[in-house]
Amino acid sequence: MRLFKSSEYAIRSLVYMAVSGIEVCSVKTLSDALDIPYKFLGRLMSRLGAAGIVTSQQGKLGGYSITRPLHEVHLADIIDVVEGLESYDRCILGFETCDDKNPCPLHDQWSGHKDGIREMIDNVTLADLARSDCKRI
Amino acid sequence: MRLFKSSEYAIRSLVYMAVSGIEVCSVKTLSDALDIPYKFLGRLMSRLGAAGIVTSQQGKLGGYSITRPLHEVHLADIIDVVEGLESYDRCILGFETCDDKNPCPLHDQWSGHKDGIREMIDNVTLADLARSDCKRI
DNA sequence: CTATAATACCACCCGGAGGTAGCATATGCG
DNA sequence: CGCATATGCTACCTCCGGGTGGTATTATAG
Repeated sequence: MRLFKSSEYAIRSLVYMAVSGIEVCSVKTLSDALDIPYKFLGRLMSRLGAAGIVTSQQGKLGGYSITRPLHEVHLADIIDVVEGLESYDRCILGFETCDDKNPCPLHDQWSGHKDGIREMIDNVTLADLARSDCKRI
Repeated sequence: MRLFKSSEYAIRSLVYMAVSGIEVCSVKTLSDALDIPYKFLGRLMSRLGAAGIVTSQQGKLGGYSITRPLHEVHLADIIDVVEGLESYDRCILGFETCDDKNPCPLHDQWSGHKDGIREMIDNVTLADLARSDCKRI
């Protein structure tokens, strides 16, 4: 019932970039502002870059920028890159095949929650998170 | 968004004991029926015994029995013993303090799902799972 | 007594998540 | 140019969940 720490880091970093208004944001800036290990975040941002979520710019004054408009970056996009989406479609008891026709004992109780969460990460975008009035990231 | 494999094993084992009607069930029987590693399951059942979920009986014809009536054994009881309940109350972005008054950017979207899941594991009992018409465990 | 079962150790292996260190490479700017 | 700052990459480390193997003890039914 939890995100990988890497997914937390990725989401928080992107929200920070969205909210702060910094166009080109260095890993150092993110690391200091959000208290995330510098080297670890460097690798993570690099992966987000390879996936096209962010664009990198090397050299002095370099850093990362969010590639697409904020309302086009869904939580599921980020989570997919960082940890994959397998666990969000998985049977809670681990059965390979588990659906309405051939359910596990917990299927009826669980599928509603699973679908709700899946819908959440599919629909919520960085724009939504940036709009939220909360100031902690 | 997933149980530890140990929790899956524990729930499936207890559901099997409840459904099969076997009063005293050996680890060997469970291991064979549910395809769970024998040694691993032995350690797990021992922990469930120490926590009072099941009662053990040594010697030939020995094994484990579910201590309390089925409708008094909640999923949360089992999960608590096996993996702990920390992750079920945790902020999804990892903040120590995150509530309605001091939310993280995802709090509003997440808390509903979190509460729903917590309510599920608090309310669903072995009796509910045993009653489900599904035959796969 | 013997076979079976739980109980209690132990040592070990594997893979993945999280994290650290060093070095190479790119680039803006004095 | 030359330096500082930045990304990019490889290797390595620790911790933990999951899993295997062994050995010995205790309890009990037949």
